[in-house]
Amino acid sequence: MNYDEAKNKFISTWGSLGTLWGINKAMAQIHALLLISPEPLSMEDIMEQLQISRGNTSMNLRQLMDWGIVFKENKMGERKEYFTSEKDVQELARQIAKERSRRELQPTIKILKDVSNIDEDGTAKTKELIKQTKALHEMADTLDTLMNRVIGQDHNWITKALVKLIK
Amino acid sequence: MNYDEAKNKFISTWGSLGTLWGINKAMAQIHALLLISPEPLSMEDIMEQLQISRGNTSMNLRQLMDWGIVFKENKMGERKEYFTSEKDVQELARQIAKERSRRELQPTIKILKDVSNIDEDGTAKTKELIKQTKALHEMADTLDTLMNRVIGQDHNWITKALVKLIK
DNA sequence: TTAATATTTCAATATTTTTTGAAAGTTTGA
DNA sequence: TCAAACTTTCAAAAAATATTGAAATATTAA
Repeated sequence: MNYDEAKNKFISTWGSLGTLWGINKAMAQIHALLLISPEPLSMEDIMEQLQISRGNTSMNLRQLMDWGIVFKENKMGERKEYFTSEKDVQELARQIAKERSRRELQPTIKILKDVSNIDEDGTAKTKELIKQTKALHEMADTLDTLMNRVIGQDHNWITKALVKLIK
Repeated sequence: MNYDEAKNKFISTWGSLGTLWGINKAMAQIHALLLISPEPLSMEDIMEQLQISRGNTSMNLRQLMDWGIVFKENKMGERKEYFTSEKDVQELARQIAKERSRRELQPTIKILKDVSNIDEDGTAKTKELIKQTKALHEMADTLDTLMNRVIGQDHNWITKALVKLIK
């Protein structure tokens, strides 16, 4: 496998994997491209390399910046904007975990809490609803804590210890 | 909030959350319904409660069974098939982690490994591609181990210790 | 202030994904 | 073996999502 093959394989794999962490194909591909690019890229560069439209590129770059994993960069004496991705994969994971917690997990936790707090009326169906949503609430809460703390900050130390412990 | 409101809220939340763990709305809603139902439900029951077609119900039940989180049950003297979900949320999480590892993480790890093994040709772009895909490979590998071991089996003990340690 | 360059927005379009429903298939009791 | 009860399949339709591209907006150098 040569460079170009490897590059394309990586970009398309990352692209289809995107849906997995909740982002669309173009967005994931732009991210992949920036992640392996030693130099910041302009919008033109990205459009050309991925064969996508200007509008698409613009919107998805914005979203990637909202996720906090892609940044604008300005080159001196140039009007054009350039973009880079977060290159440290630990930091990348941290940022993604943080955003997913905020966007998905926390709202869910809130709803589970509300639902599990309805009045117990003695019927089997109510008991079951309360029991299961309570269990899910507890689990989601644990997961949220883990995501925000373990992956959270002083990552490497804990992860390494954990992996050694378990592997 | 009364029972019906809570139930609907739970089902629709779980439904939209489905996309998050990689399954579609109907599938997630069927799962939610079964999870809080004290009794096994028939296909008719499900169709009626969720207002979805027979075909849709059939296909999605099959997929849930493929995921190993919904089971067929036969009532004596009845021809109809009934369905239940895995009720233990720990076991549910374990099963989902296992399947996601198998379906998504492991294939990705394989590709990252291949891509990161291309020949170093001394150019900056090749260096960067190798460096980043290696880092991702390592991280994906760690994540896979964690998913399969921590959530894996003797769950509660480790999780509790971990949470205590971190919280 | 203008004109050139660059970016964003968004309605229209294209693509992908999900859902339907009826026909085909399966199972079982008589 | 038949036919009733039930389930699965899959082509067509609907719905949801992503993408385009051109007009509108913004930015800057002269």
